[in-house]
Amino acid sequence: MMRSHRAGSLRASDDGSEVTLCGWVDSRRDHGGVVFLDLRDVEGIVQVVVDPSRAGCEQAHRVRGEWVLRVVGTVKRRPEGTVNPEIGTGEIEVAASGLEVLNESEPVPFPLDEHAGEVDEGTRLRYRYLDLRRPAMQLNLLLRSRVNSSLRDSMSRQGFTEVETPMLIASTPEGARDFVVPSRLSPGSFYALPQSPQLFKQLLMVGGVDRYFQLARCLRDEDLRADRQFEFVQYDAEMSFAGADDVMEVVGTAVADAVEAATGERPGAFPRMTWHQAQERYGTDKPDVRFGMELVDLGPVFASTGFRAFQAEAVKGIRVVGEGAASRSRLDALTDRAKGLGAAGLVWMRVGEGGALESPVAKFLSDDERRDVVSAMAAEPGDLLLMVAGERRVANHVLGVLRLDLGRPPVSEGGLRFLWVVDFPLFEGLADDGSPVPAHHPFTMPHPDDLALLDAEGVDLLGVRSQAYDLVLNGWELGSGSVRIHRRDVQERIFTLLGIAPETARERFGFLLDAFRFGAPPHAGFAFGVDRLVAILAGEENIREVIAFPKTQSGADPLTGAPGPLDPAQLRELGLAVAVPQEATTRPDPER
RNA sequence: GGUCCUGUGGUGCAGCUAGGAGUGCACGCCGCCCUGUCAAGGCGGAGGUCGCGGGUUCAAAUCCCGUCAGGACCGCCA
Repeated sequence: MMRSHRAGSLRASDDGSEVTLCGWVDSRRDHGGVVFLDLRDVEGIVQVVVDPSRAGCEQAHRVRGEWVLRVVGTVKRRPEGTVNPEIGTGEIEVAASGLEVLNESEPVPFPLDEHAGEVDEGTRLRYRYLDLRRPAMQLNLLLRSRVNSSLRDSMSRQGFTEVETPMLIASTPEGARDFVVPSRLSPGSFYALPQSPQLFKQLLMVGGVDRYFQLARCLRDEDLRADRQFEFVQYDAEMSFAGADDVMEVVGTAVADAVEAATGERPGAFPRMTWHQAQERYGTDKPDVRFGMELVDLGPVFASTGFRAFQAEAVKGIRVVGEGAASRSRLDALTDRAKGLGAAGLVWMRVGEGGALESPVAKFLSDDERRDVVSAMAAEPGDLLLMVAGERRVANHVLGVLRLDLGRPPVSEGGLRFLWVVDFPLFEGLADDGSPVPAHHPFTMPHPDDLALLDAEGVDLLGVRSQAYDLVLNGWELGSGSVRIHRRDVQERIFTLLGIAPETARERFGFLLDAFRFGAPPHAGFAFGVDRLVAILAGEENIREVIAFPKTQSGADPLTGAPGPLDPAQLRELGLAVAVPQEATTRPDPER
C-alpha cells in the first residue's frame, strides 16, 4: 500500500502515530522557515508541517496547489492556541519527515474551494475531473451511491429480483422521441435506446418473475431542463398478483429506506391526494405542499357577476401574503407571465385597510363581490390577490405556475414532503383527430368503477379515471406507476379507443399482445427518477450536480466534445449518408 | 420552435442606463522576503481579440442588428 492512513480521518487519538499519506495539495502557506501544506484526500484535509531544511523535505518550497504528494510523518497534537475547530483534523497536524512529489500539476483553471459552485458551469463541465475533486461533489457522488445500494438492499429484502433488460430495442413511435442506433448487419434498419423498460418488465411478469426491479438507464431525445437529462436512471419495479396499494407500499418502503440511508432520518407515511384535488388546490399534478398559497375557487363569489371577464367556466385566485406593495412593472410582468401560460389576462387586487380593494377592475364589481372575494380568500391588508378566469384547466394551470413563481422555497428548505397523487385520468386530452391521448401510457388499467364507461355511448372520456399514481416530492415528479392491463381483449379495446388500428397495434406491440394470450398474471408497477431523488436529498436545484458527467442544456458534453461527426468510413459501413450541411455536423468549439 | 438572463486577463465581479486611451476590485499565477499559519503576511511583477460578425459615430466593452455559447422557463418529456 502506498499509504497507511487517510489524511482526513486522523484524530487526536492518533497522536504519536507514524503515518504515510497520499493526496492533493489543497493549499500551502510558505513561511520560509516552515511550510504548512493542507493535504486533501477523499476523507478530508489535514495540515502537514514541513521543515524544508530537513533531509527528505527539500521540495517543500516548490510544491504548488493540486500537486500529488506522498507524505511520511508523525501525528502530533497541535501546540496550544493553534487548534482549528473548522476541520475534523483540527486538533492535530502531521510533522513531515519525508515528502515525495508523485505528480506535479499546472495551475487549475478555477478554484476548487467552496466558491467553485459559483464558477461558470460550462467551465466546470469542461474540467469535470477537477470539479469532482471538490468535497461537495464527492459528497453528492457518495450520497448517490448510498441511495443506489439502499434501493437494491430494500428491494432484495422485499423479495424482488434484479433483472437487466436490453439497451438495443425496437423503436416505437409513442411517447418521447427515441435515440436511435443504426444496425451494421441490417443496413437501413435501426435500434432504439429504451425510454424505459416498460414492455420488458411486463413480459417478465408473463415470464413468471413475480417481482422484478432494476436501476435502469433510460434515454429520451427531448429538450433538457434542470431536472431532465437525455439519459437518466430509473428505479423500475413490477409485481405480479398485486394492485396499486401493494405497489405503493413497496415503493414507499424502498424510498423511505433510501432516505434513511442518505439522511439518517426516516420519513413518515406518504399522504395521498387525488389528481382532481391536486389540480383544484395546486393547479398541477405534482403539488409542492411545503407551502400554502392554495388556489381558491371564486366561482360562487362571481356566479352572477356583471363583469364580463369573470363570466367564465372558472374564476380562481391565489393570495400572495404581504405583496400588496408590488410595483406596477412587477404586476405587468406577472400579467405577461400569465398570458404566456395561456391566460386571457390576469386580474390583480391590492388589499388595503378595512378590506378595501385597489384594482383596475374594482369598478366593475359589486359591493357584495368585493366583500365576498376578500373573505373567500381570507385576505388581509397588505396582501396581493391574483385571479384568472377562463377554462377551468387553464385557470388552474396558470395560477399553479404563478404560485410556484411567487412562493416556492429553495430545494433545501421545508423538509421532504412526499405525496402520492392517485386517480389520474385515463386520458389527458383529445388529439387533432378527436381520439383521446393517454395520460400515462396505453397499458394502464382503467379504474374498475369506470370500466363500463369505456363502452357507453356519449360519455366524456376525459372523465374516465385510471389506476395510475404518481410519487411527488417537494413539487418534483419523482415517478409514476399503474396497474397494467393484463388481458388481451381490454388492451385491444384501449388501442381501438386511442385510434390505433388493430394492424398498427399488431405491428408495434404484437409481441405483448401475443404474450397476453398465454396466461399473463395481473400485475402493477412503478418507476421513479433516481437522479431527481438524489438531487433533492443533496439539496441541489439541478440534477447535473448529482451526475458525474452530465450534458449541457443543448445536449453537448464540453469535456469530450460529444456529439460529433462520424468518420465517412464508419458511415459507409452503417449504410448512412448525412443530409445536413457539413458545418452543422462539426463539434462545438471547445473555446467557447 | 419560442421568451428571458448572462458572456470583460486563469476565476469571480464592477464598468454599460449617460459612448471619450483596456479603467477598477478581490482571488489565483510568477519572483523576492519571512519559523505557527490555516482565505497566512509584506514588497514587486506578468497576464485582455471586453464571446464572434456587422452597423451607427470623429470615437463603441458601452448604442443598434445578427450570430454563437452557457443558464432558467414555455412548448416538448406516453
